[in-house]
Amino acid sequence: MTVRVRFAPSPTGDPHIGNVRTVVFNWLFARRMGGQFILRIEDTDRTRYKPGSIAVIMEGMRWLGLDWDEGPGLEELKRSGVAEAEKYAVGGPYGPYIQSERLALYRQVAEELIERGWAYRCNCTPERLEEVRRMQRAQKLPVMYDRHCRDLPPGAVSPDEPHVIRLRVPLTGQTVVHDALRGDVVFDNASLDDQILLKSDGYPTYHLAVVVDDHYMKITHIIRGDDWIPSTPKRLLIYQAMGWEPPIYCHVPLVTMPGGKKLAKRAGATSITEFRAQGYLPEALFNFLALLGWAPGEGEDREIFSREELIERFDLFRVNRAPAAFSYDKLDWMNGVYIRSLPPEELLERLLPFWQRAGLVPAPCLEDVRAKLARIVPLIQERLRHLSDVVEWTDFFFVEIAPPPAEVLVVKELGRERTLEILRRAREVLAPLMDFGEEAVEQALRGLVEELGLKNRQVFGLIRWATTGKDVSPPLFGTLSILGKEEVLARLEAAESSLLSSAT
RNA sequence: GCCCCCAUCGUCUAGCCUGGUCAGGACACGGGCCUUUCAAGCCCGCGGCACGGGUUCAAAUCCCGUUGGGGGCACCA
Repeated sequence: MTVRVRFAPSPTGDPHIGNVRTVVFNWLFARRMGGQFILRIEDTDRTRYKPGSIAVIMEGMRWLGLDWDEGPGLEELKRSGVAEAEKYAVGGPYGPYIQSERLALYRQVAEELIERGWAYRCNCTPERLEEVRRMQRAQKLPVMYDRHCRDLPPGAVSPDEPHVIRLRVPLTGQTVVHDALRGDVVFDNASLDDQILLKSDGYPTYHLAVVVDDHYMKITHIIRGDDWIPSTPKRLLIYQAMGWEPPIYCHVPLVTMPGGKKLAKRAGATSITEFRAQGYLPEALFNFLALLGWAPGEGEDREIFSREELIERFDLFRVNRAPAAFSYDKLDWMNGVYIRSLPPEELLERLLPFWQRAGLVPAPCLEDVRAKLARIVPLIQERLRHLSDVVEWTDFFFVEIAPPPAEVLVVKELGRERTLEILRRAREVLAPLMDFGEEAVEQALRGLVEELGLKNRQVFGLIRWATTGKDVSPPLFGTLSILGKEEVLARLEAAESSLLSSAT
């Protein structure tokens, strides 16, 4: 039997990172088992539909390296108004893969359920339902449909009037969810609601559409967040009613915010798009997500794994049953590890969009600028935790800096006069250099330190402030060499003037 | 309110199924080395089996309860 799993997002926005972690598990399981990973769009809620989000979801998955074997084809994507549909169209033998393209199928199954006695029409108004719920809450009773229309004589609700179709849940007995991770979870049917299957607008609800699609798309394993456990028995009843074989369920734990609270739009990135914009590498995020709630197990204390190594090792049934808190600290560390492991020329390519977006480097990047960037990259590579950090590490290479104020320039234990002397001597020592390479600059400045009988920190710290406008910078000699003699001398002189003018 | 899930350092986890190795690793944190700043790297340290009962010669590991955390109860997914 070929494993077939799916990711079925609703196009209501950018999927948050907890969902993405579940997608990673699905994808890894499919790849490990040599099966298929299917993308299906669940757009049955017309009120929450956000145009454009289908493309956002697909772009995010592509970026993370989560390729799908079957998914929406060109025509259906175009009908849904997806820009650049050609880029994302995949298609497959069980389409269409967008639910709004499959409405006839759901209606047909809903009608069949009525014929089989497993569903009924209901014309209760939303107002009446709200009133029922209000009463139930007031009496501290379970909140569910009071089954007003369940036992009406056949034909009491005409197929032609506005109505919904509800599942006729057995009043007695139990429904057991066999979960691959948690074992059997038993539900009393009496506690199950007569779920709406088909809405009055003719669209199916999630509960019906998902069962119908999973069945016809021959999905074998449902891997999803454990917030779905309580709704699973209702689906099982539909499978039972239709005489279909249910898939294997595997409910994986949710991902929470660092505080243990539900993932919400708070501090830090929560969606793929945001992680990408903040300078995380897809391979680092993928590695991190795979290890959030799962670990290779005994005898393995590595944490950095390539995509292939993760596929080789992934074991769905070892996934932790407890929820996992997302740790930006650990992700940042891992991102740094990946950044450091990149060949410098590769890192340059990935950094380019960040430099360009900050306006430090022109978009059509000329060769001489590229050469400069190639010299800068090795200096900052091991200092970056996010690609976006490159902006504050290197902006002074590309833009004029304001001469630092006297408060930061003056070397405290030496005083203003000595500080001025150091700046002047530094220029005198650097000016005659024909070769302004890193070694030459280093030799000259170390000589200066010795000549003045000062500490490295005192001289180099001052020059750093004067030439970069910061107290933290890339290594000084390489930095000065890249800035170039002319610029360095100019900035040293500007610092001197700043000091002189501020004194009086 | 009703239903469901979960429980090892602050966080992610190994160990649990097949009871018996000082409960192992990583991130973070503290200290040190290196050092022109910041990083990176190396070394050291801090820190955990939620609690209470059983079962057993022996319990993180098996059973029950308590507490705590999370989730679900829509013409949303």
